[in-house]
Amino acid sequence: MARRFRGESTQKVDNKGRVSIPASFRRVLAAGDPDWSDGHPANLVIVYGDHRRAYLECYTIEAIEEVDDKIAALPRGCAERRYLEKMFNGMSLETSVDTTGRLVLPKKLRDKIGLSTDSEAYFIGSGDTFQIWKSETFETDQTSGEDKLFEDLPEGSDPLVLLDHAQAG
Amino acid sequence: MARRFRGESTQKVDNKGRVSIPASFRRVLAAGDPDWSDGHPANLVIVYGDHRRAYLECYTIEAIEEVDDKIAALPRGCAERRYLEKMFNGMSLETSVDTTGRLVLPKKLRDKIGLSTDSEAYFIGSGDTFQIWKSETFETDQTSGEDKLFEDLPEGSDPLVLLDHAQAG
DNA sequence: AGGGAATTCTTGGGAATTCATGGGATTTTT
DNA sequence: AAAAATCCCATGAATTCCCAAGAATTCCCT
Repeated sequence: MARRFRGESTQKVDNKGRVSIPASFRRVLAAGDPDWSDGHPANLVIVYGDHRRAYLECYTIEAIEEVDDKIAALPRGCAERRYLEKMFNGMSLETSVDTTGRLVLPKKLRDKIGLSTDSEAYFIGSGDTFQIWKSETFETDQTSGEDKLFEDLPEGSDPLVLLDHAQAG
Repeated sequence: MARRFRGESTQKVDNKGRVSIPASFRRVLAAGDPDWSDGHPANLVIVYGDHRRAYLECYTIEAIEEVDDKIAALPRGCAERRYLEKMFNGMSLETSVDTTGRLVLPKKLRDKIGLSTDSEAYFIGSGDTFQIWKSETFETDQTSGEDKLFEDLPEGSDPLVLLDHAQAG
């Protein structure tokens, strides 16, 4: 049924670093994990990247494998490949949903995006990945991120016009 | 489950040259060792290379065999083969994980990458191999290595854009 | 359409296990 | 013998597992 992450929500982070994954996201994770079988936890990969990234990006196994395959297709040792390997292999973490539907965020990751214990995590779906932000950070970034690119569109424009501007790859 | 090395961490090197291998890496090593059986230590190969390499590269048995086979397929005696044999056969070391999950780095290897006793070793996963750096060296390289190439990307760019810029080969 | 019952979600806490690290004693190397 | 490497045991810290309960949602029957 659910094949794409859709929607947003906020969840509490407890003092062990656990966060409930929105239920609808859990189904997408399960559907995107080739090894998943009913009743068992789904696997996923969290890419946290370098200091320039203020959120965690969560990939289904299928999605990350697509990225891995593309990286593996680059010439071994070239600069792009090394950089991408560092980003997507090194600065990432494979983990799984626990039996109650939560994700455990290690302290290192929480610190990286400024998620303190007992704060709020903001989840937003984005196709075959979803992002986890610290609530406040997301609100601030709203005014400075990619949205800025489109503020200049005529008042009332539909974002769909962009579909034909950008080139498919 | 885990078939690729993913993530990074720092571990202490004690005064005997022992370093804990991150637990998740141990499982990948075990999975990639055809001779491995439960409860026993996994084997691996550490490639340290010549002076131009500031880190140790660790291969699963399966991964190094793939490299070995490719080398063996080259014409006997050609320059490439001789060089690769020197790098991957000569300047390498087969060893195994000890019973407490540690790797014992011989003094020669520690010296080579500047890992003094009681310093910190930095581990980073990279697909079917992982690297061991001296912490400080890695940090320094961060600002001068391949990362520098990408600092000029527009603010907020996703490294993924590189996937389509670079040419597959 | 209404209302109660049943399920699913989110959140919490303690127990059990695994992990990282240290040290002593014995063996091997040079 | 000195230095280095190996083996064995020990322990605090961190992580995972297991059980629990209130809140929210969905289901179902009238």
